[in-house]
Amino acid sequence: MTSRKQREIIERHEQILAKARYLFIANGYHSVTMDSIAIEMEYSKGTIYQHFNCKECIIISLCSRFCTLVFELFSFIEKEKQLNARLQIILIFEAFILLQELRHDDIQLKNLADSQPFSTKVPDELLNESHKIEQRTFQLVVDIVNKAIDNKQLKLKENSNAEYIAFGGWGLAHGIYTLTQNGCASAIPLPHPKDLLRANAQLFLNGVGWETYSLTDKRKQLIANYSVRFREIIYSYYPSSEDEY
Amino acid sequence: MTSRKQREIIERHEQILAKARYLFIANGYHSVTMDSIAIEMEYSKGTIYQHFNCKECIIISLCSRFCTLVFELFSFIEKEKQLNARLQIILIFEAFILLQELRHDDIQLKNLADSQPFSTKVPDELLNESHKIEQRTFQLVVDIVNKAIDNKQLKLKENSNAEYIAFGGWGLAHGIYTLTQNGCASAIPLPHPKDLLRANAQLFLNGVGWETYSLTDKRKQLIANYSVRFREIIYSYYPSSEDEY
DNA sequence: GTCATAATATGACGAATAGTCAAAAAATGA
DNA sequence: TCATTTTTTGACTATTCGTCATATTATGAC
Repeated sequence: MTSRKQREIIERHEQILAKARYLFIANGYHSVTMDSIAIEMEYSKGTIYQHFNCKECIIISLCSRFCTLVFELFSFIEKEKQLNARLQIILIFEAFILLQELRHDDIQLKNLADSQPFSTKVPDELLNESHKIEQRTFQLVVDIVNKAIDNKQLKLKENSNAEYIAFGGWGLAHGIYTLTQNGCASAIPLPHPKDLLRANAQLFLNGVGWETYSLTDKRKQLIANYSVRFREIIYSYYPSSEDEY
Repeated sequence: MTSRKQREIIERHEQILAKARYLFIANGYHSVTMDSIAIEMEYSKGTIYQHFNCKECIIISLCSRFCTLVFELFSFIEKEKQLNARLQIILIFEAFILLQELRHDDIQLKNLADSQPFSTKVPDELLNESHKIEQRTFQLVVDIVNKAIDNKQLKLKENSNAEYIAFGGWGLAHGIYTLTQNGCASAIPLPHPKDLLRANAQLFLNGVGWETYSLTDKRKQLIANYSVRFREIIYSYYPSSEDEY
């Protein structure tokens, strides 16, 4: 099925992604040229182009990877069926906060990839790849919300449903993160983004009609334990070559 | 004070911005070259560079302008002191929704400008210009929230204050908008972004402890009247040259 | 009106870099 | 061993940003 040749090609594909990611993060998107990636790979530019049709395609592929990491984290949480649904949502926010802390640069790449000049240049099938993963990730959250609705733990308000709530939470997390990255927010004296997000997430969940879930010391400890696990998943995710920085 | 010469220069500065905006919106950022802007202006490239040090600088200047429009809209709302504070916040969300509808392309430019490759290339003083405007805009919202707190209309929950709430609302609006623009969201069956935002905004405001404000028909009419005014402000904002498209 | 000087505009040019492709090198297996 | 296929290479083209010496225009003193 997979010959030595094929395996070599796949492996090189991974290597290009890993080295390119390293370069993008270390030097910024515009400073990285296809030549510099080729030099770093010790292959010629033509060979790089056999793997990726364009520079943007590399970024998009990196984003697919990142989206998969997010999916795996959220999926891990969703599978812990014994947990209170609200706690699961809190854990999702915590995983998101951890990603901001540990994979800040990958989120930046993702945001860059979502900007207009990118989507126009990359083949649709490559774009769809990460969209599909994100869709599945979204569905996971919707499933948790639905579980809470079934449990009567979440009493829907007017003009609301599981998708609305899942999307609102996603938007809240995404928006707060993005804004705190922008220069304008840095000029406003604000607490740490993670405190902003934690506080607003709780208020939001209360607002949508979700039964409150007081954070006792025991529960805080539980969250901390899960965070350790999340951290492991995140660290295990990218190939070791990226430890260079 | 301002000689004919100076006025001519300022006027041309505006013209460049207007024509560049038109080109960026019509053709997308990457398809617009400095040469094409020069041709559109019927001036040479060198003259364009006397006004703007780089291509990115033009975008950033356009964003400053857009931020000023947002400030003026919000400022208009904040000055309507006789209004219920929660209604003011609702109007701010409505103004934001209207901007999404009418000035979608400018928001896209703003998001592009906030991406990493831009901020690194543009002189700090130019960046600070729009940041200062955004800061003032944020402050307007904080002021409205504080008014509600003073009125006892908003009872703060634990781990919350006016800045947290203002930032949460901003993040919610920004995040929901951005996500619905991304391809992934387009693959998820979702209601119109404005319905998503309206619903989540109300839930969020309830969540932060803000006294509910039921939308009677009379109040809905009031909001609609204000929206007409917002529309006028938005339309009046950009020079007539942009009517070309 | 003329002319020296200052201000402004021009577009050819250099530099950087994405992406191509014909030719070279390597691998394959008859 | 060598003809054929596959893979790699890097010189080359095309594009475009940004510069700057030169050309053009405006000014205002005489």
